[in-house]
Amino acid sequence: MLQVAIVREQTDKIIAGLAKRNFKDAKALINQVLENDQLRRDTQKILDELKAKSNTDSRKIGELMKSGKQDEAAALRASVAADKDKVKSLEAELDAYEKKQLELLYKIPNVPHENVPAGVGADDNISVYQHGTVPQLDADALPHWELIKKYDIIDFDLGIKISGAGFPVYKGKGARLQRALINFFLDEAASFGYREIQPPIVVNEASGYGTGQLPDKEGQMYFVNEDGLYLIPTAEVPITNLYRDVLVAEDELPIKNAGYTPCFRREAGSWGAHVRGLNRLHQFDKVEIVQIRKAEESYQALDDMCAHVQGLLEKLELPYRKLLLCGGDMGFNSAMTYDMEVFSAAQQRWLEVSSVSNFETFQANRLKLRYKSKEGKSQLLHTLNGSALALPRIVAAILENNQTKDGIRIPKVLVPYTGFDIIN
RNA sequence: GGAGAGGUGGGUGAGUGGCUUAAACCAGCAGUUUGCUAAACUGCGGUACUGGGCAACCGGUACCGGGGGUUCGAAUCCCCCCCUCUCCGCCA
Repeated sequence: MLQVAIVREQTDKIIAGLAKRNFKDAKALINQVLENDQLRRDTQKILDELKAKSNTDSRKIGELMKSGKQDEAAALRASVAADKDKVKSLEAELDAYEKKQLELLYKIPNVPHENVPAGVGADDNISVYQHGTVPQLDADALPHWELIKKYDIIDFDLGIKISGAGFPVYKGKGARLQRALINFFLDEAASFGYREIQPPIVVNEASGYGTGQLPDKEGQMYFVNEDGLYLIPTAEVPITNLYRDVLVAEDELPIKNAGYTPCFRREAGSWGAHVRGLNRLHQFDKVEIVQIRKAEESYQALDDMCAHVQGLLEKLELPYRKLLLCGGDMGFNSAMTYDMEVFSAAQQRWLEVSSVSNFETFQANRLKLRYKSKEGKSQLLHTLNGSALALPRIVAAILENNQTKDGIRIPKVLVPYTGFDIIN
């Protein structure tokens, strides 16, 4: 959520920035915010003055009664009682303006960083780096949804039986490979200085608002109606919300947390050839890295997080490319996002396996996540997160890219974790 | 799920309608003293919104778990909710 004071002070810059997202309502919405803000402040001024008067009058009543001037006290009491009606209606007015302000601000996405290119969709993203060579597979190479059947390691039909489409059952070496990847990713995160967190995988409404899944994206999350809890779509939600309403001391920074969780997504979108197999699921596993940083360090942190993720992909011997997302393809909350895509050789497609974002103060403003500087001023922090990594498409690429006549070769770095070097 | 007790500032904790502008202590910051450290002494206090001012700064309002209510006036009284603790029940 943008800060209203910044909307007020940097109106043109914000409108220009939002234009890069192809966000068409920007100017109208911003103008509504400004108009409402002016009304809100005018109302508050009048209300505060009236309350100040009531407060002094009330104190005076106490003094008059103490000194026995009952008549004067009674007269003043009547006058304050009259003011009270005005206070009530002004309070209702102010409340309405405040609600309206939130409602408007919730509709406005984050302002892209100046280096983010304008654009409307995936075609406008910029490939900033590419690594590795695309393997040349035999003509009879199989896509991963065939390989998993051939080697009996992941079972979609069993998942359908016990849960539904999009809930795969991992079996034998397939399950072991999942556990190996999770442990590998967590160990790597630890070596990059992240503290490991095991958070709850259901969260309350306040947490959903804190990281921006609510109010607009509730359709994306599974909801436990009985208890008012949401299944997390990503560990970002609980791990970032650890710091909701927190004023951190400067010497606690930077904060680096990482955690493995299953992730749940309802994904109302279409199902077809491009989402076959492991490409899109309702439940999947992911290790998430989250950093909380001072403003002046957050873009260095973003680069560090990308380097971490790229290192993982290189160790897994997967060809990948790094995209700087254009304004129109970035998430609502993000000021700058890099996507990492691995090449899945049998599908002949790039698959997004990680998204690394700097949200600047957009989440922190909702979270009320600040730090107190040595000068004693409290300032909003920057939040960042990235997948490091999401498993299913990594598994898809490993299966497809590493298939041989003898079976599927496990990347060397994973062998200590799997305990086997081939799936056959 | 049932019964009882609680929720006050960074921490401990006092506070049964106006004397609270939330005591006191601890921690913190600044200063004095000091060869250094420690101690002692003095002073300062949080957050959000907001008014005036280029600014330093000077004001206002709100905030004692959350929301409502009573009252001229609420940390204090009433109602609803959330959470914590103790005991019971259930249970990996």
